[in-house]
Amino acid sequence: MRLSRYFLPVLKEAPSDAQIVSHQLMLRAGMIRQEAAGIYAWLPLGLRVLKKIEQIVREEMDRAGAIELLMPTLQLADLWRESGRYDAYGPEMLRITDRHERELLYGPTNEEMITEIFRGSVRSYRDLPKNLYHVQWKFRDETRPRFGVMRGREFLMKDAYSFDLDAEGARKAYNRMFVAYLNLFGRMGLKAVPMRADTGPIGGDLSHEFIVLAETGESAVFCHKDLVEMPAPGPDVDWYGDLQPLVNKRTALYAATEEMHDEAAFNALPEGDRLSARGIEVGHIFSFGTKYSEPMKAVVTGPDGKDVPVQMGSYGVGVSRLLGAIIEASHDEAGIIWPESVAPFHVGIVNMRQGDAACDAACETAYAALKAAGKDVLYDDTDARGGAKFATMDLIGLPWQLVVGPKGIAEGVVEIKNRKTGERHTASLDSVLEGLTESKTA
RNA sequence: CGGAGCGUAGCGCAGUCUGGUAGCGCGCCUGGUUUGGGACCAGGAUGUCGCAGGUUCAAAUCCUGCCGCUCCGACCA
Repeated sequence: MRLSRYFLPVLKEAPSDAQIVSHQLMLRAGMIRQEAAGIYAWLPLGLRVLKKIEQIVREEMDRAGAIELLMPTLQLADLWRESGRYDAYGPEMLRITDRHERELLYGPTNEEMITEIFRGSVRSYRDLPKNLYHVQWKFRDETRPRFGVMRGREFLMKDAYSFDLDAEGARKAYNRMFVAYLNLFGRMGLKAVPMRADTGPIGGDLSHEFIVLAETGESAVFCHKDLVEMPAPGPDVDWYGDLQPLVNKRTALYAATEEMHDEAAFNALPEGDRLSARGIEVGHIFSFGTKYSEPMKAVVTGPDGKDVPVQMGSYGVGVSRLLGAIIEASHDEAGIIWPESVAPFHVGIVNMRQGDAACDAACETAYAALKAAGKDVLYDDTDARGGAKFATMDLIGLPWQLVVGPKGIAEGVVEIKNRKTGERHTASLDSVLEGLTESKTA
């Protein structure tokens, strides 16, 4: 993408409404624009990152055996009356009436609808297990939206729903999501710690929140410090085998959110192992048995010929919130530092002297070569000064900056800078391009 | 929803107390000089001062109502 043709409205100063660094940086980097309290338009740069995150989530869901579909944002009130949640959910649910005076709601979550879809098509235990998910916009009419996309009213969520014949199957489904979540957050460069959590209005008795530690986190959390650095299991696990040991390795160590915190158990840890911090909830998984399948009559015929309500679980990832969480975890004074896996562009080309024939030619060569190699590249072909160009590149946090200037060109070299480490090297354009096109696209 | 605060140019702000017809920095436009980490000079454009009433000769400024946004708390992916 040529910057001169792109839409990247960067700001030098942060709007005063933005309080936390991720919100400020998203506004300054031209990623989002606020339209109302807790409601944001996604500008081109922000949308690129959103889609990359969404895609990682999708790939890890698919790997763990979940199947994607797409449910609508609007739902009929009657569906929620079946589970009893239409009245129970309260004012956080945005209720709408159509021209026929039919009561609708803008979905805050989809347990009812997926249960309705499931019961309409599945009759036999032979069709189990199943895990269906979608990535869709949700609306929760928060009393107090804040911190930009971290607590918006409209937000993008991945929600998966598992269906099993019995408790043992449900536990396996839960474990698959547990491991998938470790992997998916790991791929985004996040250290997300699973913690015992309250189940809230979703219900059920088994639940973990995945928490990214950050000073600006909304919840107080307590855990064993070893959990923070524990690496993700990776993709090569036996998804339909026994994942319990992998899960146990994490759940054996103390980790709880404020609501589930057990001061005595925490204090039993050696003092050096205790970590008391603040965290951002980026995922939440639940196993809730027959809470929905029973009242909504989602039953399958078991091997014994008798109908039983299916065992269910639900698994959410706050996709739009992850942008904020990643920035909170990865930035410096100059701006965002994107992990390569979610960066909006892999490399930015900085033409120090737009209009200089040699510089322009070298940049065009680099631009074409990188695009041909399948790299997302942002070419700053504007006539802004070098300093301003560097500031923009640093702000939007691209992993690599390829600097082409007249001094270097005269000596036959260009500069390549790593945003994260700040390291700069000069080398011939060819060898720099070779390095960039070979480098891993995590 | 309880408490607090803020709405003036694209962004950051001053002006409001003490009423006199709107300003600063950045950004933007034009021309020129520049050019290796947010340049300089000269010129220029941009506002229903959140909205609606009221008081007054006169309202960004005072009064009333409404709307929007933010922060603390309670609640939540």
